[in-house]
Amino acid sequence: MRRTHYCGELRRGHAGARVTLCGWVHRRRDHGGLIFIDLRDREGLIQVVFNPAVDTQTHALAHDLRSEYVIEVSGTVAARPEGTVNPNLPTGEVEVAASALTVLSEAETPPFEVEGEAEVGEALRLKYRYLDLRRPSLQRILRLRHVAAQSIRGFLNARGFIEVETPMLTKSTPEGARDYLVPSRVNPGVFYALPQSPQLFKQILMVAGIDRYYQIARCFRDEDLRADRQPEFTQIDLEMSFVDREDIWSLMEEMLVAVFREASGITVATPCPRMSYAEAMARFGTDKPDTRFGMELADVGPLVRGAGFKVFAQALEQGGEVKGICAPGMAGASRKELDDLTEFAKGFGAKGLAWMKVAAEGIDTPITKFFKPEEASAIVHAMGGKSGDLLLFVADKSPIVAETLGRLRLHLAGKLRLIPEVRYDFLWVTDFPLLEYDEAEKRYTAMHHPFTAAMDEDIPLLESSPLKVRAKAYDIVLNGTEIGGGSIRIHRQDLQERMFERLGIGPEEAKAKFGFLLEALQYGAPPHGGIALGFDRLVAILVGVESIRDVIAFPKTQKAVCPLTDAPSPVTRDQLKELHIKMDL
RNA sequence: GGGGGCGUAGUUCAGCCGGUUAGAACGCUGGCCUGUCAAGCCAGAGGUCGCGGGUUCGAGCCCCGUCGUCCCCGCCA
Repeated sequence: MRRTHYCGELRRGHAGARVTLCGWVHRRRDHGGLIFIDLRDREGLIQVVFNPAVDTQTHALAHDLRSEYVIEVSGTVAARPEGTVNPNLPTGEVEVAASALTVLSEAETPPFEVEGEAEVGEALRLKYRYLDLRRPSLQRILRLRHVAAQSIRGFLNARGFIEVETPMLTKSTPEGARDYLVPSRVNPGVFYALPQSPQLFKQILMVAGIDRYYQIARCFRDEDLRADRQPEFTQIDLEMSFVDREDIWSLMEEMLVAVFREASGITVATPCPRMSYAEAMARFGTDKPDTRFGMELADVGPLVRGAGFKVFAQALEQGGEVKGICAPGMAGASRKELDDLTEFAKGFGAKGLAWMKVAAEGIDTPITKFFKPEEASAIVHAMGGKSGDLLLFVADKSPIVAETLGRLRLHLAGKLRLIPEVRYDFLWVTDFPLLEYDEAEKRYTAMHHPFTAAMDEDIPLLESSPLKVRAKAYDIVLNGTEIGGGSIRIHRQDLQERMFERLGIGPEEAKAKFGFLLEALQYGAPPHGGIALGFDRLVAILVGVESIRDVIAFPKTQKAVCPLTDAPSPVTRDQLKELHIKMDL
């Protein structure tokens, strides 16, 4: 080993020690006589002084040092002279008086400053990711990610979980996201798929009697990207046998407590609150409520039913809802602001937005003539409106009301700065519907996935009123972000077949696509359930960044391209020929 | 597939109503400088204004197209 210490670890106590350091030239301050270098390695910065009085030749060599040169420096650690201590640096009380210098690697001037704090375009950062990753902020994130992963492993290991790797080359499945396909050279014309998740394998591991499985698993989905969605991402995936939902919930709560404490020193209060899907939709208009602030949706249907306002009355007559939210202190909103909010609302399918401004002297609203004064004040009262508040209403079919007001709630809370920054609100959302109806395809689809068990008491409704069937499915939500979801699975073959039938997957197709699972369920499957947590999202929240790209070492752009490697890229004719693949572009 | 933002020096940006030679800061190069740490001072280099077309006497600026990038909708069991 060339080095004796890391740059960042030197302290006053090292004074007098002869050390050899290796690292990158972070910054050079050349005074002609004296030359100062900030030398950087992964542990931090240390000031190195090149003084001709110490070694003339070494001082002369240091003249040619440039940013990001990789060097080896030997010298003596010395307490800094009076008045030259740098309190901004952990190593600021000492410096290294260099007596020998070797340039291990010269470096081109980097395309952006590794040292600089200035925001650099992401495309450039990703192309030169190795430079970007040198920056202390990203080094910190990668290490925190590592600590979080190790914390999770330690926690699950201690509770008897076995980490099992499942195949990356697996079978394409019809449900869910688009698969990444991999051709098979030895089997012309057929394809593997990269896993969207290890779902089926972990269930089969339960049939295999593993009892408790986990994996920090890479997953692949060929869908369009977002700030929180990459084509390959990492899940904390686990499954347990002989458990109920509560077992999973309490286990996950303990695990989150451990991870947040060990990775970031954050205390998570448990047990986490639980809320049914129905309640979440009613109160927050979304299945992943951000509970860090109020502004909940208020149902004013009963109060406006009798009033003369046609828009409201019609929505109710057609089985819809009239709900509103109260935007505190926004009574001063201008015509333009209200128009903008209306446009925002229309973006989610609402036909419009009704509003009331609450003032000390009364209520200001364009729909005033439709309400008697006492009706209007009953509405204000029901919504907790105070003088200076703005009430916003949407009347429509229930899903549109929920979506519009839910989005409006988040939009306004952001604008009004109502969301506390340093707060971690966990929430279990439970009792999801088992099925949704796909209008386009005219069939039912699984809301979670086709292997999710129904609530026992709802099973009889599977054929008669499928949309009323609740699932033993749950999501864990943190600050309005879904960070994980899971369910108790179907462990009986007859029920699994019934589910496929309900989903319009015929016996033939079920056998072709999932025959191995159905067969496994015939050989003694334990009741089981599990969960998968989005590890990237979790880390992003832990370090406080918006995009999961910032917590992935080598992420892809929105077009799913890797600017560093230029993947995906063309392949040779010979490669394609060997795979029996012809292009049709 | 759709909506929106951005694209000017190595980087981050400014660039007025379309008008002469496109600027700033940082970085870079050279020089001076023995206590700096965002070192300082002096000098200098550096531009296909993403690309293509159009309008115009004249385009970084206006129009059309296109590419890249970011945000969002759709999509993501």
